[in-house]
Amino acid sequence: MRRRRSRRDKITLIDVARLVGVSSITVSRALRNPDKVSASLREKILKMVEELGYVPDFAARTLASRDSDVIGVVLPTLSNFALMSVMQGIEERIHQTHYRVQYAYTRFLEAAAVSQIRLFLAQNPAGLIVTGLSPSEETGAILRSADCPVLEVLDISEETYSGLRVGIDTREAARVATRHMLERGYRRFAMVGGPDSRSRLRHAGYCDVMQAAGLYDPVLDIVENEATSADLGCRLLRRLLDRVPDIDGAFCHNDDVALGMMFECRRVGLAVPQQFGLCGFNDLDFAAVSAPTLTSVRVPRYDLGVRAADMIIRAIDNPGLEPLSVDVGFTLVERESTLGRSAG
Amino acid sequence: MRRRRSRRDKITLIDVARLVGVSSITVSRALRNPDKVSASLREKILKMVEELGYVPDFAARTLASRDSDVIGVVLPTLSNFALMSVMQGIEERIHQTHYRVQYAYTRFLEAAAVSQIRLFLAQNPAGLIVTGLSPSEETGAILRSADCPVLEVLDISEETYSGLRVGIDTREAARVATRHMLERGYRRFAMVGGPDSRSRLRHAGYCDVMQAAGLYDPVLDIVENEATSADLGCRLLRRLLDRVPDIDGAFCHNDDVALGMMFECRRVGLAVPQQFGLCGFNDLDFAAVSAPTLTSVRVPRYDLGVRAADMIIRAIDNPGLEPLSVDVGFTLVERESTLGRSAG
DNA sequence: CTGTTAGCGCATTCAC
DNA sequence: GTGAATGCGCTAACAG
Repeated sequence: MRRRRSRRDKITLIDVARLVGVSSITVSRALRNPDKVSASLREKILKMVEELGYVPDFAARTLASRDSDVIGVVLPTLSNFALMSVMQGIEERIHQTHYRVQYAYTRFLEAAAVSQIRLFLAQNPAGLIVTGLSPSEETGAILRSADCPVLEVLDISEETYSGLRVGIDTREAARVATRHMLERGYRRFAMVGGPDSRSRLRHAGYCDVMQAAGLYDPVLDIVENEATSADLGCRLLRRLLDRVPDIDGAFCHNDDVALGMMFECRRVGLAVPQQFGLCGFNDLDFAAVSAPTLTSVRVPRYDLGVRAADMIIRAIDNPGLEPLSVDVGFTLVERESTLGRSAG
Repeated sequence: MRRRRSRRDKITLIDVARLVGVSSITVSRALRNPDKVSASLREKILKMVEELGYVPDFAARTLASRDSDVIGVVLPTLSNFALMSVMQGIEERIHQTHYRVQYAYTRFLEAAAVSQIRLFLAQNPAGLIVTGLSPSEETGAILRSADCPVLEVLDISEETYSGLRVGIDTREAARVATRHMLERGYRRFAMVGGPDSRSRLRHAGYCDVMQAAGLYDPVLDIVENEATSADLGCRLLRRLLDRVPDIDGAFCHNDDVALGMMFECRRVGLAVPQQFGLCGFNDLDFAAVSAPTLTSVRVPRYDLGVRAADMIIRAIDNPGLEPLSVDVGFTLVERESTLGRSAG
């Protein structure tokens, strides 16, 4: 049941060429390599292009050049606030170039990731940006075998495929946050994470510090299989209070979970930060203005996206580039929610 | 500075064809129109495709068939939670088909919207989904002239180009929310909106009701030019209290703004809902669990996305389809934040 | 600096 | 039900 295009008089290179009185390849060059065409011709051509409203056919271009000008971005999901800012940064930077961004979603499924990456690679992308991949034999091998530069974004504390990477040391960020809570006097605080690879790293960082302090207790180490949400934070707090009566705080893998906990604390009459310390992750916009304000780990997500785009473009232009791992750093933003048990 | 592909032995239809002992067109058919190939051949071909890991070349396919299997989605921005859910719904539905989704962002710029739409149309998309467009001569004309079905998503209270539409009556939603606040006894509540077209409609709905009640006051009718955020809500509340000392509530065009106001109310010692009524929009996940819980207008965003995808696919398959406008409806979810001046 | 020739990988059209 | 010829619109490689 395929529709028939009315094939309205599509304007092609040849139309432009004919009207200017040159060959089509010259028009092509005027558009793609302007410096290879004399100024006068170039001017005439561009004017005609403008006049006719000529728009290049990407498919034809890709087919002919074996080069698609597409930078593929593989994401685990659409509904992730942290990733959205990164994507915005990527878009912003790539928007200034002749490259185009194209997305694929894996829904956190390893198998989907593999097939999406394969699909991208089969279309000869100019470059590939991947996020949220767990290190695995299969993805690693595919990525290493890619014909185009591949950049991994977000975490740099684990090796996935040993190429270009930009992000933060997630595990260390978790260590810093955990240490902070210890310093503020909390002893029995939970760590709430998810099933994804970055959460795994946050758990690892939490364990590192808690075990060293002799305070690790598996009952506090929570892996949730659902997407982060304030609602989840609510439910979790109730569950935790039930199972661990002497709990005195939580380190959440996303601020929205912490937000939910904060609200639930209020409802059950638990004072934050005096009775319950709360630390989030991502420094979402409400963290700075909540009451109390929320301690969180800030990652320069937008800049990270711009940086990522920068790196992939550079790699595309310089095929011989060395593997490179860029750490954009994080900041623990200390706010009221972890002021400590003796807070005013 | 273009890289040279190592042109690794890309597997083509011809490779598959040769190995099976048929012509390439038969392989093509086995893949695209399975019923036009005998069962036995089809089976052999598909097995070989699998074995070789053949992946079709979209560019070649598009060029040859003048049909790209791409459904273009034009969005104002990446960082909009409401749109995100809609996109998820779209992805979910289209994922089950042979179509692919491709995005373009306009950054709320009319000019960008026009050029993005032009760009899409020049690539022969199978269909186009647009959101957040203001009704304008130019976009309307382009959309009407498109060779493919075009679907407008989100609001159906205004005409933009008179084709397929699915969404809610935003203006009516604003009316319902405004009436609700009046019924609960609030008289001097602000309406906070943005510069986009849906916000404009919310303002209009608010005006409709407030003017009819003889309570409209322009000082309460606020158009903000920055993206919604909790932080904005905070600042706005302070500004409002300053300028309108007798203010008794706010209807915000997004829940995050209401959230910020809620926090700021707490800080300045204003009781919600007794002294200040608060109504949001979009029913984001925290609205149901905040303290107090937040009254909001719920729009079935995910389903809306699925529905949108459904509609565009149907329109693609049935070229002669009539213009159609589907109202998915909204719900005012009444919660604690508008319980009224005499609450609890 | 410009043109000619050829072909990217696939699907349409018409044969058989 | 299957195949042969042809061309989609553009650009690479070479020529001039």
